[in-house]
Amino acid sequence: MPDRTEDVIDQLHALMHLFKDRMRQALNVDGGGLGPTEARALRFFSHHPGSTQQDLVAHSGRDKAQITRIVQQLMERELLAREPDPNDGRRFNLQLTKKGLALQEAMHTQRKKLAADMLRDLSKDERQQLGGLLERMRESAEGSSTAASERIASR
Amino acid sequence: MPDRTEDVIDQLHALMHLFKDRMRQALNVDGGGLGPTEARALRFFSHHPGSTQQDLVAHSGRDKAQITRIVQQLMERELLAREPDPNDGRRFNLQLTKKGLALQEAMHTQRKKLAADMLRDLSKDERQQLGGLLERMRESAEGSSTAASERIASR
DNA sequence: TGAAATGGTTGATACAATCAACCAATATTG
DNA sequence: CAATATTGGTTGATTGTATCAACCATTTCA
Repeated sequence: MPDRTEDVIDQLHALMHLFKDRMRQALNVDGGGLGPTEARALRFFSHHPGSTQQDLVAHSGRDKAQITRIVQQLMERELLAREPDPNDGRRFNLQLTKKGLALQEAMHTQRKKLAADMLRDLSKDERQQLGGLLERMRESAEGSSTAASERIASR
Repeated sequence: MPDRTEDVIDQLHALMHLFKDRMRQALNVDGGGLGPTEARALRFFSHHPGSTQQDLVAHSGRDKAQITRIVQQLMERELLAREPDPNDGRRFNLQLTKKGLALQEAMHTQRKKLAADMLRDLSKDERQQLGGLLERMRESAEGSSTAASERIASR
């Protein structure tokens, strides 16, 4: 009897690469040349409007400096805007601009389309099943986090 | 009723990040400081002994030059060795050295351990199920490859 | 008030990845 | 067979992403 344990990981790998490739491809057309990191940052601030750079640092695990630069780029493109926090002179609260919102919306749609396409051969029940299994897998996997890898996966 | 379609993708993302993080972490201890790219290259030549660099280029989709450099590094560390192809003066056939095999074996074990750990809360049946679902997902996803993304996911 | 912590910026630097140009060997074709 | 194209591989230049360290301004805490 086959083990499957490793197969599962391989499948995950393969699937993610497929998805990433297509997403990147879609971004180049649809996302005005946003890199994947920028896209994720935009996504983050769209899900957590008014957050600070520091929040993204904590959430993504990337370096402060890098986040600063990404945010700068997004602001230069006028996809993101910031205003000083009235209560704390160090913080800046970030949120998407109109333009940013529109782009984010477009990317979200693309993302959904891609996801739907990859799942098109599974029945509704099977999707539910798959989602459930993956979720349980993730939960138990996260549970056993080693001290050094305490950062949150980037959604 | 919830859609789940996007959830599934998110779960995939999260899982891959978890796995990658831990694998990287494990590599730093166990893999003598191999980067993920080098580790994958080693893995490839262990699965396809006697292949050429070009084979890896085709399989991984990365740039020729980069592959050359990775292979060079692996050879400097004496994990990989090459000999000229007797039938074609351009080719070099590559295979792991003893040292390379040992390392690869150690990494393989780690990998299996990680995978097993992530799946520990699923029953045997559920693993089978999950594997099957993922495989079908991958197959149908690969089917609809767009012209520009014709490269093979890196296993 | 002085010391430490926090949010953010900047400069130097490392590294992976890609592109373009190139060499040597082989295949193709007229 | 000679000229040409293709293939496997290498090298140099360049870009993009990430990290580290030092730093400034503001806030918090002792």
